[in-house]
Amino acid sequence: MEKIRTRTAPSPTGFAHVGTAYGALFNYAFAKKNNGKYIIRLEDTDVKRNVEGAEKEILASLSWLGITWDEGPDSGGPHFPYKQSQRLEIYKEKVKELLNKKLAYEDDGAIKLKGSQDDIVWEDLIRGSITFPASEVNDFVIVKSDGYPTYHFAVVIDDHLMEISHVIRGEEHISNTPRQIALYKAFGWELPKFGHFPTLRGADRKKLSKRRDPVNLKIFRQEGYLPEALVNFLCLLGWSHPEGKEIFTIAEFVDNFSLDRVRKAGPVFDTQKLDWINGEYIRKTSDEELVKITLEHITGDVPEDFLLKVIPLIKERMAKLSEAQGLLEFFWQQPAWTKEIFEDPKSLEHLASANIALSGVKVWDLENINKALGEKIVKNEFKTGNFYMTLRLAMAGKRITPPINESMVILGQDQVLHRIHDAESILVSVESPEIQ
RNA sequence: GGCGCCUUCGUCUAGCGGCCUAGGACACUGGGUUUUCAUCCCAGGAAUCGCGGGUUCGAUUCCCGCAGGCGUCACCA
Repeated sequence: MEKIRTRTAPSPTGFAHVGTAYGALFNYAFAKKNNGKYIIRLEDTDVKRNVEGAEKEILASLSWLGITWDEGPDSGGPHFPYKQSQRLEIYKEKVKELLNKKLAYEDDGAIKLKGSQDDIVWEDLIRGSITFPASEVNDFVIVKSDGYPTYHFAVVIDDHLMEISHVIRGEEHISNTPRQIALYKAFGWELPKFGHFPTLRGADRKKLSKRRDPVNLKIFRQEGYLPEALVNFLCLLGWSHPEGKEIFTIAEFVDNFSLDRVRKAGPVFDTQKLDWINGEYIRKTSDEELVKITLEHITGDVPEDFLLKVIPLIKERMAKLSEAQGLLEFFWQQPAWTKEIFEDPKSLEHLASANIALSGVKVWDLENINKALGEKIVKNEFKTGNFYMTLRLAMAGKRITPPINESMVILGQDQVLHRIHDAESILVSVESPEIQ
């Protein structure tokens, strides 16, 4: 059986894009599933558009997602170099070949390939037979007047030389394919197999745009999406697990991958489901691991072992790691209350009896706190929910918090009593107007 | 405009001629558990399968038109 080799060929013209990751995922999975090799090649022949540092960022983002490559600009390989700007000599040599065969000619400083005489047809791996009339494949530039090859020319030469067996790319390349096939034919080279997966769409159903859509992989990291979750989500766009599973690892994706389960229609990149998936992954992550990755989303000097104590309290409350800060900051920062937040007219009573109950707790643990507070609630006939809301407000200054008794255990008796006292004095001062 | 690709609940999708009075997931709504929020557990609404013709005993599934959407028409990739 022929050797399977796939590739992703990003241009270092900016940040790492979800579309790049999406395509990388399919190529990676197809290669791995079929015992093949996955290659990354940099297409940097447009000198003006190259951006400093983009190469590094793209590679870093892909490996953050857990995608690995067998050959590439950083790791090297038998077909080195993997950067088109370093392969200029190769292209020059190949142009000569076409010039000699009289299949290409010079025109205004550039070199053009003569268009196709025949209709161009190929059997697309994902879409079936696709035909373009010969009239659509006119003469086109293969070497620019600055001496650099155009995209079409460099792609074909590199894919051939790097023995790429399956060219799997986005559907926006469908109309490029006839020209590239014409090039293969001009050289007399064997055609690779082509497969065109759908492009990701924005809410407007147009292809993802830098302006309107969240497409920078770095942003996802900053927002606190786990790479495993993002990958999982991406896998679900245009592809579905044969058993209908929604949550699975990249390894499982590879095991189950096949091109015939790839849909043709372009999916809308709607991150609502990503949030759910991310939550699922957060809940599956161990506390220790979660602490490590949450740390970079916490501002302030919060020790790791402290985070380890509170992380279980918010684990099932977070969809994104970036929410940790808001959920936890009351632990290391006394809330700035205003009287308005204590809406319950019984707030003061709640606080007074909580104060008494908690002052009397000898051994400060959850069991004793529960017991002390429970007795007070019964005795004073408080409504449990209301009572705890007042307490929650006193501790955290907000209505949405981790479980409050557990939180108080961690906060410590002194701090808890201190906050109750402060909250009380705010209420007292409010309820004692000047008339007094 | 030419050429090409695509078209199932709001979104992601299953479906490859009868099992579909179209299944699942997210989101949404209602309920239960619960000290808030979540988690978890039930229940529910939600697609006349873009439209019109065929083929067939029978079409979401096959064929042909049309419409709409998207892509592409660079010395960008």
